[in-house]
Amino acid sequence: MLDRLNFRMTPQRKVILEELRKVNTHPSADEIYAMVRRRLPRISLGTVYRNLEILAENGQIQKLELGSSLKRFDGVAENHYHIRCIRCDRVVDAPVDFDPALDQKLKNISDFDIIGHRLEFIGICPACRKQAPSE
Amino acid sequence: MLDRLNFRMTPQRKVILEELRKVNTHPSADEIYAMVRRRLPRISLGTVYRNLEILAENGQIQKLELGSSLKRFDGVAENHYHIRCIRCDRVVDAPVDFDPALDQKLKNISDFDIIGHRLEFIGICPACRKQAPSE
DNA sequence: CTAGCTGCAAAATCTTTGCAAATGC
DNA sequence: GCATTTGCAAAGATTTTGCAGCTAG
Repeated sequence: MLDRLNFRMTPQRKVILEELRKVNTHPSADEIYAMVRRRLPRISLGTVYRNLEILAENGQIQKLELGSSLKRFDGVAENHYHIRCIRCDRVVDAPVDFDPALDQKLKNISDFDIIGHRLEFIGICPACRKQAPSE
Repeated sequence: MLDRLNFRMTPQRKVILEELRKVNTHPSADEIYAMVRRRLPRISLGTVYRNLEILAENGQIQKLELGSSLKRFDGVAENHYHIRCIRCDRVVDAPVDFDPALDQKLKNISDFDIIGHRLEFIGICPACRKQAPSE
């Protein structure tokens, strides 16, 4: 994932980045829109979406829900992990054991009651690797 | 999260569950709709959504994209983990170190090229716990 | 019986996109 | 100067919901 070549720092993009770095609440696009609008009343939601996409692509911010926007379902109810192909978005089960001990790590240092965790590996599947090995 | 009291096993629900357990492709709601429709041509998309929701609530299947349906953004680009409150959907950073060694576990046993991973803890935040300590 | 479920269709929610004008670099 | 970006508005995609009739238990 290479950086954009001509990455222009517009006021809109700058404010979005600044506002996002001010908080630790992991806001949604719409919440970011509201925050930014206090400083740039004429900005549009579309611009916010476009910039979040670009900033994430550039590694300056993170998108928390990865993959496509649609939910996926798994017929196996037991706890297990997944691997998602970053190219085709296919999801397969990860061949590693579920580790319940992970939750313990947080039990005493977080003020949340920890119920469980979800782990997703990100990678490139054999089919996609074959299509474009490098790049 | 308690189980439904009167959980009725309708043909639709049964077929959805069967079809989902047949595959290991982690289909989206729409793909499940297509699969189920081969056996129940008159089923509606709405029924599929409703049943997936209920089955997941009952622990018979898993929803992979947890939390709300909207994407969330993080101003911190470095790798780190999150905790999500299952009640209010708030997301905070998890006070544990990122563990790059996790990826290694898969390096030789998976046919994917592993690029990274994403870990999200699920819990109940202090504010929500206060509101409804038990239940 | 009757609470729970269904199909249908409309609505709601979230995100992307086409376009002409504006603007960083 | 010109490729990129913007605001606006419309379209797309996904999910939820109201309702009247149906049905499993």
